Amino acid sequence: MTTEHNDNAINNTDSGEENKLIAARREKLTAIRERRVAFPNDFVPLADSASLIADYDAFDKEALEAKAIKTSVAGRIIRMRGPFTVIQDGAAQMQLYMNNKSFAGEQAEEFKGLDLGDIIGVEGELFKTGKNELTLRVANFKLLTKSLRPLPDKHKGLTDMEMRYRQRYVDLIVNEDSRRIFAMRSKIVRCIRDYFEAHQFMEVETPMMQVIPGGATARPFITHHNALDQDMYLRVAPELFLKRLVVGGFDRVFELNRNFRNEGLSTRHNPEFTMLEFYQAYARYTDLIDLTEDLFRTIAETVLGTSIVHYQGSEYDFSKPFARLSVIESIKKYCDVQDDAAFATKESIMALADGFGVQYDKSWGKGKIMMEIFDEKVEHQLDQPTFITEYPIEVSPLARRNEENPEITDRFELIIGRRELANGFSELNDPEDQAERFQAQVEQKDSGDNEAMHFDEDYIRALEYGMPPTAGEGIGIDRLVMLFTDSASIKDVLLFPHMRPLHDQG
RNA sequence: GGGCCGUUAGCUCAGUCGGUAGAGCAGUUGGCUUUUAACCAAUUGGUCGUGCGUUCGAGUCGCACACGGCCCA
Repeated sequence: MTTEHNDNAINNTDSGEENKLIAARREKLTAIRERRVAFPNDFVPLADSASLIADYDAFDKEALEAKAIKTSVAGRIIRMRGPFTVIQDGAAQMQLYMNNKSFAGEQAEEFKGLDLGDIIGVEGELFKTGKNELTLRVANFKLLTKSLRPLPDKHKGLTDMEMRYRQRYVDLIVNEDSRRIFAMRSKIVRCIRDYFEAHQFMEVETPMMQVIPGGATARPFITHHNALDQDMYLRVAPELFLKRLVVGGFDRVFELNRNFRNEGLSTRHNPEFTMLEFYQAYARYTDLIDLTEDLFRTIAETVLGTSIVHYQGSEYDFSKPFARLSVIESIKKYCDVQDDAAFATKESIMALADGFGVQYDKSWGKGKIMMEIFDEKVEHQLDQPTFITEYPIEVSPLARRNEENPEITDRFELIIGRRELANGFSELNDPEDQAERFQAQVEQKDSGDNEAMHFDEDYIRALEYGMPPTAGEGIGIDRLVMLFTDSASIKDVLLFPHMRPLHDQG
């Protein structure tokens, strides 16, 4: 069942009177059906707009005339003015010259019936107009696909955000900016794959449907396998499977794929989102900090051609080292706390939270309360790229314990533009410590925290075979794409963001 | 979850104090035909998001709901 925003008359015939614009186009289609194959698939263009522009736009009118270039192209009609028709194909547009004197018989008849949105194939000769625009003088044309629905306003495009998200295909037809963002997303993803391949990482795919969801503290989606009569979870992270692979001997692996978390929607959250995770044996979290700086610089230079990134009014220079602060240092700096004693005990941290009006549960440990202060009072102040380090062990159930200070882990997060972009750490490879941490998570789950982790016995067994010292990291690809495309909402970088369904009226 | 804003023609938007619903684009008909948001003339097109209420009368006022946007949690 499909319903549409403000359907009104744009519905199908079964719900009443069809929109007259659609009805008129449908009549044209019916007339075509009576004459010939209405949706032919035998037209193969010799060229596309982008290549024609690249090859011939540099020639002046006389030079082009002398070359007498005959070619053919195909695309969607997006503008018609006088004898000029503009078609759009792939990445570019081409102007065509044709009018009702250009054709005879059936072709002339079909030419008169052309509408904006129709997809046509044409052949003819290239020339330059009086205004020096590269144009194809059409000798033959063929309507390949009749478009039944009218396109949005040819100048303003589709501006209603809801319609742009729900009917992305229309958004992509008429809004070049939208096409640009998704083309850039594709480039970024390819750049990341190239980067990791070049650094001897192997790309792998691990289960998205899991019996025990793990690897992150988040609420999972539940689904059901009928033949096995077994509930399964959509993964919240691939982490535990990727580390099993490191146990198995794949020393450098990465996965670039979807995670699913059962939480609210916002400009920063979609229930399914794309995550990069990578693991490198015999590396420490500090190596990944260096790698991350290098990766961000590489992406910027590859897809933007510069290390300078502009995002929502801020400017970041990815050629410079990023700031590094521990959690405690960041609270001291951004919340104006001088006294180290404020972080010494649970009581002193509770007093600090009270002083800032930060809500917490008294059953929480000092580390979790401290992170609550960070999340509410510090993170939204971190605009320039900053690595935050020394996360409390309590909120880092999979990270390696720091050797000097058993209360913290060898972990970092990267914050840019007040958003968490990456999270990495030296991995916990002590199976006995890991079993205790899982147990602590189970206790949190039993006391009502539905984001807490399950106990994964098989993962413990894997660690018992021995995982080499390893560092691992996750990078949120949607947020990364937002950053590089200057997009304010995650929906702007998701081709089909999740939207609440619309209901039929009456 | 809370606050604010929005929802009117296919699209983009006006709509005054509550008094018969408007424009541009698109469409249709004709003209023009090397234009650049092409132009000229004529013309079609509406369950004003949904429901209930107030009123002689609701696009407009009130309540509820749906969907979306922004901000906050």
